[in-house]
Amino acid sequence: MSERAFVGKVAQTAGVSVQTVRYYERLGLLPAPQRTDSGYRVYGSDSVERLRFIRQAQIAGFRLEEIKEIMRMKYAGQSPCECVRGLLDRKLQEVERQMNELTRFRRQLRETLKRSRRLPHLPHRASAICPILENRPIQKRKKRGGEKR
Amino acid sequence: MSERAFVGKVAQTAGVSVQTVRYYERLGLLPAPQRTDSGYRVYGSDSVERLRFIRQAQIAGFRLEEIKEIMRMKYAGQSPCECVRGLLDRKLQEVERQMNELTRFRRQLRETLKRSRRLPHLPHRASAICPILENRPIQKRKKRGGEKR
DNA sequence: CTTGACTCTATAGTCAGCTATAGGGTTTAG
DNA sequence: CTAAACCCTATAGCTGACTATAGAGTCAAG
Repeated sequence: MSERAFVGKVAQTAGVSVQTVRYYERLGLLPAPQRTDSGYRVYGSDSVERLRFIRQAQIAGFRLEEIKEIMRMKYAGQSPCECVRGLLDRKLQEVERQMNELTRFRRQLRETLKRSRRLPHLPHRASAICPILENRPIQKRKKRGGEKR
Repeated sequence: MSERAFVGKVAQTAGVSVQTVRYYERLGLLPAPQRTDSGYRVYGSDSVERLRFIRQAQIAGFRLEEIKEIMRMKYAGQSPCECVRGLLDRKLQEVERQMNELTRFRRQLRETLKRSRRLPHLPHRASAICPILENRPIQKRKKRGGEKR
């Protein structure tokens, strides 16, 4: 049906904004499409597929740069699946780690609340902001750099 | 020991940068400290505790605005624990949802790879970029707005 | 009394993934 | 033929959590 659609149509069909389509093109996620004489972008239906693919990959937690890499491999004739698998495994580990962290927090929170019901008006030390978030071993966060040291 | 430390010392002890400490102050996460005659910030050891608290809360997935709110409640004399619990529960649900999504992806990925080992050189249709990420029901992503539409 | 390490403010830049705006040109329905 | 609805580029702004830079003042040691 809709071969040779303009950007608005493609965007609407794929469920993204027009600016997003053009933005993806600038980033190299979509190939530069054909143009009419007046400069309008003309797309085939594969563009919609590509946009949907991008959205699926985003939902899976990939960043646009990673998605671009997956697509690049496709065009280099390689199967991107090995690449995807590696990225996916790392992503999953990250999210699992965050979930463990949160679950641990929640458990501590519930215990503290239970304790506070047994000993009302006692659990908040003057210095404590929130005993659930405090009283925990200190952990590192990414890299840090000082201004001059 | 180290009552009345300057910003560099406090930052180092808490494991953040000097700019970060001042940034938190601007955001209202840290109270404006005393100053020397020459304008140097002078901190007590509770500032280090606050900074550590902020980091703990960040690891748990809270944004600085939420952390500020938790602290605000503390100074309004209320227990922030109820607030924390609500935020924590929402956060946990988000992360759980993302994990389910990723786990589903991983399962599909493994099945596709297994299939591709049974039928080598067949699984990649010409149009497919990656069969693992494609062939999935379409899902929504946040809110979208067009330019004029 | 100078040197170097520290401090101050203010402003700009980074990353990611967009969204919004300005200032135009084109296409199409009535 | 005009007006709406679309398209174009270029640029700026947004959010969040910083980081970097410029230009200047302060403090302690040698």
